Amino acid sequence: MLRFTLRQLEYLIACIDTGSLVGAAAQLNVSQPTISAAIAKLENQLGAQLLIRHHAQGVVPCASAQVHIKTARHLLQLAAEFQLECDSSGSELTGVLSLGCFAPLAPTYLPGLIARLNDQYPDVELKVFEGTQREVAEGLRAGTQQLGLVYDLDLPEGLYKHELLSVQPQVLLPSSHKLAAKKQLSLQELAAEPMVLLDVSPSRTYFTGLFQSQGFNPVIAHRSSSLELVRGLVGRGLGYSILVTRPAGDTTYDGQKLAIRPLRDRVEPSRISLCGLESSRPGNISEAFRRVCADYFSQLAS
Amino acid sequence: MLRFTLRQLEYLIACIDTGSLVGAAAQLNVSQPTISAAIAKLENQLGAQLLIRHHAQGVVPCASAQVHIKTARHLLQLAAEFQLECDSSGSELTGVLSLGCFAPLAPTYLPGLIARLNDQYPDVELKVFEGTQREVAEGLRAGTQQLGLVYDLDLPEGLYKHELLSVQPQVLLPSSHKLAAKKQLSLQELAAEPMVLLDVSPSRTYFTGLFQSQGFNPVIAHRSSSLELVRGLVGRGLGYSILVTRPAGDTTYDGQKLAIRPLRDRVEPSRISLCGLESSRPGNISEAFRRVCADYFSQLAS
DNA sequence: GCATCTAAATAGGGTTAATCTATTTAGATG
DNA sequence: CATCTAAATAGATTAACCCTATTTAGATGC
Repeated sequence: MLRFTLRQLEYLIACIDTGSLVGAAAQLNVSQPTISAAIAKLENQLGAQLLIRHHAQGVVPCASAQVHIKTARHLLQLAAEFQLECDSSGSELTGVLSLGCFAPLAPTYLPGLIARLNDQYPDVELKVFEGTQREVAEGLRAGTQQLGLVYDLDLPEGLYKHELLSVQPQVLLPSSHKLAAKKQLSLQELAAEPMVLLDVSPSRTYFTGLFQSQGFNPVIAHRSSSLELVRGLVGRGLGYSILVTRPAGDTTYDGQKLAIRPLRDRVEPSRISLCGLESSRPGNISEAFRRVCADYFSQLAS
Repeated sequence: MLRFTLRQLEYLIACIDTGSLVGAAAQLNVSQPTISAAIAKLENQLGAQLLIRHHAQGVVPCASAQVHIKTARHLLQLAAEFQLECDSSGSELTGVLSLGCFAPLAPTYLPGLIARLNDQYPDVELKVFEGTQREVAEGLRAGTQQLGLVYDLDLPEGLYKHELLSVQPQVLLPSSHKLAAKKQLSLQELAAEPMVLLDVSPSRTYFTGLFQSQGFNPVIAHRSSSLELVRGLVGRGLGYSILVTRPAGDTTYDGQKLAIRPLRDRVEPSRISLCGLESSRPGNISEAFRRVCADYFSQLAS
């Protein structure tokens, strides 16, 4: 149990610096008896004399207290720094932002976002954690991350969301596929074909849900949790796929050409959102990052 | 103006360490609403959210507060150290003792005192300041020193004194002096002889006062503020002197033999005292040093 | 799905502590 | 010796702190 307060130390140091209780009182905008009582109490609580009172000529620190006074100064300085740190994190845009990101979104969007952030807010350090939607949501709840960049799908309660981009799913075909000749493709045309499913939550249920909402059931020929593997399998003619993430370039890692076609059906788009805890008021850094995201994605959409 | 208290930080850290307000309350022996209110107030005062509340599963620190929490821990640790420092300086005998010493007393008495102190209280560091009686007294008032080793002569008001040793003045003669043959000497015999005066305050007035109290006036042939120079001048036959400090050995720095004789007259002895400020309650270290002094000087007297 | 459990928030009241103004004490100074 | 300066004290007011009792709300088990 601590037997002193920072306020008391402030008073003490002011007394020593000004050389009198009156001076300290003036400096700190309190009355002289306030100082007198506070110092007396501090001396009692610590069980040591701190000041020598010279009636008409102020006070001086007593020899045995010199070492305590030194530590008290350190303590007050650290306290001031703590205060400053809290203040500046409220006003200036300096500090660390921890961002959780649904892993498949990261390679496509984060490089551009980070570049923008560094440009506009060079003093903000971004710490990125990549994981599943579930992991991101848990990170938010655990306080590990302040914001999450996710699809607005299967998110738990208690999160606020800022929609950033609405993406229509697209069909991937090997360029040699018979349907590749068409400009648009319908779910009906695809339903009987072998499909390569991106098998990660929540994408899995989203893609299969597209068919089910139209009364079809896709034929899953292959599953993979890796976007690049899915593209590779499609490139090698093992089936078509439906994806929302579209990397620049239509070539797979092993050099095959892909044909990418829009869906004819009007389906529910995937929504990329920035989310955070409802119970956690976003700070200035979070707000800054939200603006950067909004700018960046609105530019992507146009 | 600091907008937080150490108590609040204690509560905060306890919440984080125990993971719940209830746990913190139990740990710190206060009620749960006390913690709740204190944290809420702290968050308001600092303008930042610190904890994420999960209704039935306690709290976690929020990401943006991680850095603040780190500093808060430092602050609390330093505060605990400060407290410990104050506590131990009250009980254990560890620390620094600043001693003012009337310079002529130093070479005779301090070596033995310091050796004893080191022996009995090895963790007490002694800082010695040598100066005039006046300087020592001012050092006490200024808080530079805690104790003073002085003659109880011409001391200002406001000091308490512990008498350590009562010393009779002694007559110094060149060994070849005509009076050196006598076992004792009276002031009357000396009054007409040339005198070498140790000319430092308060010794000066003490020595001349010895004669004046008997109705004589000494013939001052030489003056010096240095004890060794006085002894040297006497050794070379330039006069007698009266001193209270008697170094071991009756040879001057330049090799002359001195004769040292007691005074026949009953005069006021010089009293060596340990003094301190009346307004300043002596600490444990001061008390320890006083005991060491009492032991040492009582041994000298016997 | 409903009851139970856990933990945080809120309400209301009582006690302590901090601060104020006014006055007194006491050493320093001319 | 009167005056000045600064600390200490007295007494009253206010704010802060902490308590018990209760409510809210999410999590968990049957």
